[in-house]
Amino acid sequence: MSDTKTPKRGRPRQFDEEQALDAITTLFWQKGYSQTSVVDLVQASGIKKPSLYRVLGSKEEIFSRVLRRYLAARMSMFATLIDNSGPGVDGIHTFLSLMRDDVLSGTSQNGCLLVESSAELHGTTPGFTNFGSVYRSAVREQMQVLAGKAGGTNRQIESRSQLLTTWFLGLDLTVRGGGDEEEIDNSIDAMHGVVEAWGESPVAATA
Amino acid sequence: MSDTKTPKRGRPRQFDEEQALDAITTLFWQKGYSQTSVVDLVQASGIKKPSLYRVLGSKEEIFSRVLRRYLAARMSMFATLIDNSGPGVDGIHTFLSLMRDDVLSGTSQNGCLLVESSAELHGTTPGFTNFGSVYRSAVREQMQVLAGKAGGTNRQIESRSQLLTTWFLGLDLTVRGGGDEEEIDNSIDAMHGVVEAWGESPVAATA
DNA sequence: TACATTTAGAACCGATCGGTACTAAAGTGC
DNA sequence: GCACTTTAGTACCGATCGGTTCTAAATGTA
Repeated sequence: MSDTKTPKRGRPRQFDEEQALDAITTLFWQKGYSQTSVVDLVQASGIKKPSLYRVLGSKEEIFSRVLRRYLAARMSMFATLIDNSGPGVDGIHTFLSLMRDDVLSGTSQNGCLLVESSAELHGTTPGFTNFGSVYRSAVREQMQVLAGKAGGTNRQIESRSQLLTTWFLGLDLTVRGGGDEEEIDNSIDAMHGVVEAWGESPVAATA
Repeated sequence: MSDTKTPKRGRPRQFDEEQALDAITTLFWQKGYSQTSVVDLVQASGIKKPSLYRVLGSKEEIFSRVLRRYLAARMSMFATLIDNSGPGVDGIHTFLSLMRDDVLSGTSQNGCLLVESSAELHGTTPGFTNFGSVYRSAVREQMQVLAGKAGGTNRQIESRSQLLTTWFLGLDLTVRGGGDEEEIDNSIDAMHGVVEAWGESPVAATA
């Protein structure tokens, strides 16, 4: 957990740690935690079992690390999408379009790893229990920024970001569950419809 | 798969099949498919392993049966809720309230079994791959009835029911992922806010 | 060259996995 | 009573599970 850096003496490591974690992430992403065996990890990463345990820890520790890494990467991607989508209600529509491309692209084909893990493992393995709520909080934070683009009162922004959050989780579940392009487009179009109304009557309500 | 009924001769069965399936359902619901072992099923159902296999089939067959049973029960519950919620936009609000009670009640504490299974198993075990889309279709069908209460054009109803569907899946994922009462209330309140707008301007649009 | 250090890799561990044979028990029909 | 049928339950199967031990190889330092 601490000696993951290159040492000064001894036989040099023959694998790249981050690269191995990428391969392992992909595997967990496809098969889930329970259905992925340590032997699978060995084959995917190219690291033999004892080295895997020494450098990356147990299966549970590896998965925990993978989830944290994944969360950071996903949120960064999310933030970039929001940044690139421009201001105003139009910006929200643009975001939805950008997100559609991402969801339909190869990398997100398996849906969200955290959604899968949250659904699969909540309440079973101590230590994995909180990842779901951590992920939802992170998404909600981003959605607050997004919803803020449409203006409105704080209460409106709060309510809209919550709607976006729950909706987004449902979309991710749809993707994970094998939803086809039409189904995904319908979901996103439905949200486009809701967002349109956010542009109307930008009057500041007091109550 | 065919001889599940009481025979005329032989030693009488000492367990109730439906009752056993109920216990098994609860178990899969809590722990998911992969994390539930056949030994767990034996303990929960009280049926010894050979009888379990003879009467209910393999773990995979049992789970498949459990999912079908669960789907039917859940959709029936859903329909009842919609029936009991009355007409109009008010009916949709009422439905959301009824659903809130159900989601926060003990029986739904683990979220939706089909959501969990869909997230956990899609793409891994052949035979479980389609349950996700079957569930989403079933939910959408119900949501069309629900959205219909607000009137509007066919396109509006279609879009609104799709929104309700995706949102509902997200809510279910939130519940499964350990969302607390506040988080769930926020999600439902956000949808209340959207539904309010469905009551305004009941003008039939032509395009 | 000798040595300390770190890694690679084959072999191995007990436990548990899903699934079965086999035998005893408990009924019905004759 | 006896034959037949169906179930219950013990014991067992090979395979795989996550995790470790132990030795050889490869480096820097002295």
